[in-house]
Amino acid sequence: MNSFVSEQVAPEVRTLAERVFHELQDAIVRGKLAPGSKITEPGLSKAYGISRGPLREAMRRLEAHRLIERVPHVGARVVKLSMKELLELFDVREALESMAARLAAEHMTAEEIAGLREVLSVHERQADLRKGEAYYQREGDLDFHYRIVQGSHNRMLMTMLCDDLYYLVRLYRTQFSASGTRPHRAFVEHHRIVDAIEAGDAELAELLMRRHVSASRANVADRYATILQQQAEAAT
Amino acid sequence: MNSFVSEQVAPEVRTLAERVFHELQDAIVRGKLAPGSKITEPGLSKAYGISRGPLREAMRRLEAHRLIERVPHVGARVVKLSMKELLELFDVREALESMAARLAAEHMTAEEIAGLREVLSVHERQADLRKGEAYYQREGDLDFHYRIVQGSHNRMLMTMLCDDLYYLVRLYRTQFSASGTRPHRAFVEHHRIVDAIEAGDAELAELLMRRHVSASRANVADRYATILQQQAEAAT
DNA sequence: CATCATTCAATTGTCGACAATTGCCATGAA
DNA sequence: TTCATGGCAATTGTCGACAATTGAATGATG
Repeated sequence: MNSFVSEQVAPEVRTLAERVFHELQDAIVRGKLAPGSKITEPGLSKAYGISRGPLREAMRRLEAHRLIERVPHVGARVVKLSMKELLELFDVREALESMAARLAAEHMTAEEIAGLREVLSVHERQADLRKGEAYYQREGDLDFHYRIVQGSHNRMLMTMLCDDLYYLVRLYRTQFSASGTRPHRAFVEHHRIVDAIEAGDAELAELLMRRHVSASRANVADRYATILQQQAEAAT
Repeated sequence: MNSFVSEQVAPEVRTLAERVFHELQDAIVRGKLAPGSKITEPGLSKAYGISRGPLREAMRRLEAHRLIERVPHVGARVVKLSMKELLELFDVREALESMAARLAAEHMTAEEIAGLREVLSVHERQADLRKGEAYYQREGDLDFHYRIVQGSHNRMLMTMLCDDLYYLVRLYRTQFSASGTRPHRAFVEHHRIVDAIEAGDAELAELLMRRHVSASRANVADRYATILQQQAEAAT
């Protein structure tokens, strides 16, 4: 009933190009299409039972969303995020989401705040059940961020974050099989952010969101560094 | 030789769809295609002498860049920025460009900083000649911002700002025939930002850029309020 | 054996035609 | 006059076929 995933499925599916765009988007984000694998137009048009016309338009949209990379006269590949690009993504998120939190503190309605609190309590119950392990590592976290962005009441921010960047975030989580492991910390941070928004403290909300994303970024960078080190040790 | 406009023209013009995309992008940004005017596929395909296939792909890209708005089975229109959307755009720019300034202070090379200073001195001479009137109201300003974004060395930021948002900024300037009139202030602000970048003071560069964009936003909002008031007076 | 030119199959780019949907306009009824 | 209804022209969506380009396999040559 909530979960922005189900909400997102709904939009315009009136045309073949739209439909196959959403299907491909989902397939890529879920890892059904391997990162870096080549995409051929005849192949996909057969697989989805449509002609190449609509398919090419869908691919153009995927390209605009940075989910595939195309080279003229050569072909298209599913995007493969490098760690460098992933950290770039975090920098962009830090900038945009902190702004979103600030605007949310200024513009969010009482109902929206109540919904946000509801999301948190659902997560809290899940966290209790699973001993704080499952939280933060999937849609639930994005759901929280998603609602704050919606609360900014800034359409441009909303499309940038929810329609573009969040799909990249999900793609990263499948590609790096990211079992993000800083559950409790993130949970507390989420609560503080909501408190600041509810208090209408724009500056604080912005600062906290900024720290939150930044800490998430540092966490990823650290885990990556650890992995690199382990690989180096294993090689010797 | 500099001016990011001329640099931008160069890219891939290997395919018809690419070419007509850039031509349409330019036509829209320069106001050759009236804001809000309807775009018909048969019309454009005849005007540019190509078939509807490549044209539709170009339009898909324009849609992704928010330069046109499409409705399935109905048609496409050149985007018409409302004041609300313009202010949204400024909020997004404030978030992204302040981040860019911060990263630029950390990553910009000596050559890049020298180039940035060169841009400023060129502007300074122009400002001297024209008594500080012509500065800030066109490409020169964007050129400055453009270089800082490049200096962030963050590809995602670069594409978001330079490939997407800056075209919207230019579109706004033609649509509102914006003869931005805060030349000297902006000029001083630019200098301070460069100083902070050169000093490697990331936090200061970020703060100054943030204020700079915010002031620009306030300036636009004020002028708009004035216009509204004048219209109200004229109506009575 | 390595290197380079040539050929060729496969994929992408482009086109024109057909089908489906929309918005408009005329017609008619309340 | 106003509103509903039906048909019509125009535009968009979709398709299959043809042309152009690419990358690789093949074979020739030093």
